[in-house]
Amino acid sequence: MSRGFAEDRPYISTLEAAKALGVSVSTIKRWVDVDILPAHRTAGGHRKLMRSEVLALARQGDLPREDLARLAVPIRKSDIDVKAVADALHRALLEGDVASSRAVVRCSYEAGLPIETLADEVIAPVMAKVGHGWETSQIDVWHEHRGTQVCTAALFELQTELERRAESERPLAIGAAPAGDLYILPSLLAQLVLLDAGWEAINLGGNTPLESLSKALRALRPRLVWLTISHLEDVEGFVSAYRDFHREADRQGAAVVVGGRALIEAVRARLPYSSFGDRLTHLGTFARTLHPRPKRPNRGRPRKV
Amino acid sequence: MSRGFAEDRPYISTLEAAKALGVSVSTIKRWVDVDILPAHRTAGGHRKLMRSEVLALARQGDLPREDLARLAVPIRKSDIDVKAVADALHRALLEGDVASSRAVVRCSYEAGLPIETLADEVIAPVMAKVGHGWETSQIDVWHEHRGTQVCTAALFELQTELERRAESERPLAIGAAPAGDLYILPSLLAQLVLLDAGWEAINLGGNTPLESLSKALRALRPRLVWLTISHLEDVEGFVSAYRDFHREADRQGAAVVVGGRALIEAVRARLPYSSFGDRLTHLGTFARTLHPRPKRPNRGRPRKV
DNA sequence: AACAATATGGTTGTTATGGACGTTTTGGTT
DNA sequence: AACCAAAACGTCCATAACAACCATATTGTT
Repeated sequence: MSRGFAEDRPYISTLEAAKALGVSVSTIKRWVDVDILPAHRTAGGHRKLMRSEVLALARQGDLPREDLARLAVPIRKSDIDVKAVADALHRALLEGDVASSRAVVRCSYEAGLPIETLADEVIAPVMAKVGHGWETSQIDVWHEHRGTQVCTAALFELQTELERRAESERPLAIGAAPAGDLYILPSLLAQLVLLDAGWEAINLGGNTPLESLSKALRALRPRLVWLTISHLEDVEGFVSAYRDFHREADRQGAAVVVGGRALIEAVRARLPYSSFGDRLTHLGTFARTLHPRPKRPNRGRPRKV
Repeated sequence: MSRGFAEDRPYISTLEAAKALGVSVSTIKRWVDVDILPAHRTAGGHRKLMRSEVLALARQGDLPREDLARLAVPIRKSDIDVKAVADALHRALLEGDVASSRAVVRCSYEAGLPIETLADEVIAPVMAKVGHGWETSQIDVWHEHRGTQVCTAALFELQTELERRAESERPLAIGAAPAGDLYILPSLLAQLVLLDAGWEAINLGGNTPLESLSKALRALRPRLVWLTISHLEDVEGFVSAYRDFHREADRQGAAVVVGGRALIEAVRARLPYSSFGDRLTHLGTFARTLHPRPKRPNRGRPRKV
């Protein structure tokens, strides 16, 4: 049974958007007219706003954000307690509760939690805890595997939602985890962050040789490449392959962003890159710098040019 | 673009158009009546809109497009051409066309293609072709990685759909791919088949040690365990670990189904199991034997979803 | 602190939209 | 060929979205 999920009605009216963002209908209409909010028109002239676009605006701007819960399934209150979300997800993942895990991820996103925060403050620590519990054998490997599966499913659901908003003119980013690195969540999260920042993001997944990534670079000519490194088997091999890869990226004019918990200082010092971030928040801000979204609502008199 | 798959049905109904354009059926009817949308009429007066016309208008004008993917591929059970589906998917995967790939998978399922068939006749051969193209270097590894990602996303979308229909009293099945096997699609497909057959199915994913699977067995007490084996590094180690695992499953009264392309005759001869299948159709029929679903009286026109 | 510039939010009359209704067509099954 | 339920039809109408306008709130500059 689907309870009023976004899938049922991707489009909302100006009134709904107004209520969700805590501004008047007139304002919403004006924002649409000056391209702050993208919208389609019906043949009769009614504006149709995409729900996810409104949420995206709310997430990045400092808007009143009156009642985002109206747009989505409310958690409890409109204030999101990151710690509580993490706890809820941890519990759901350990119990293998697919429905709850999905709901936690989806609801916190829809309630306005930025994907970067979701990744850095919720998913990363929770998965670390699950992994740690396995190492200290309080729980078993299969718990961790089940948790990863459930988490992956939840994130792919988000991916679907984010890709629905595809605009026409998006810059391209591609990324992966290098050969020998089998963790799939970090690169998937990076993809989600970039999609949310208005990019077209192609994730090649784990265990991708850097030589292959270079070829993809030549074929697709992206403006940004990300590399999430959670596990390094052969540091020397990686560093040498990376140098070739970075030269290629440089030649193509693509920015390179690297990150991941296996990228310790000793290794990082030997690599050239455009930006490093041990947290996806960095990737998000970097991506938004490179490709700022069109406009943001102003208040009062605009600055002089 | 999915040619040879959508072109057989050039006409759509008002409801389909309404869903695709994100407006109500009443509105579509009115638009046709005032010549905003061109349409033909059946003898009985039903409007038939040409798919391409609606698409063209939606793109050229500013009409909302709720889900153009829906327009891409509505088909009927009777005329699903498995070959055409496979071709469409192959093309979409090679091009990295996320939307089309998703649409092909979702629509063939919705049109009534059994998941087993989708797995055996569409996804397996297509992914084999993509993999083969890589080995013969007509395409590169990154093509194959991108294809796998896109395919995974499409399948997780199906998973969501299947779990939404979950009944309450379902027997439990768990499964995985063994240690060293990093292919994730086969086990995911097996999970989907079991979900479709009315089971609660937990997929532990690739690279799961059999010892861990045994522990999961003891903790969850499923009625069925599946094991998809696409790659075997250490045959001897696997066989010996498997024997322990099978003994445990036997003790718990769980049926064991094994399959996968790495399970060649020489290896299989040394393993005890409840059922073997190199195709997921076998898993499906076996699961339905173990847990027959109440047969629905099929009267009148079936729902088209 | 006063001013200018502009964003906001409420009005107006007008009209597109979408749900409800009972009826008819349709297409698959027996 | 008869049957049947899903789906489309036409009609009606309350709701809500539109454009245009104006008073007020908010903000940067003088």
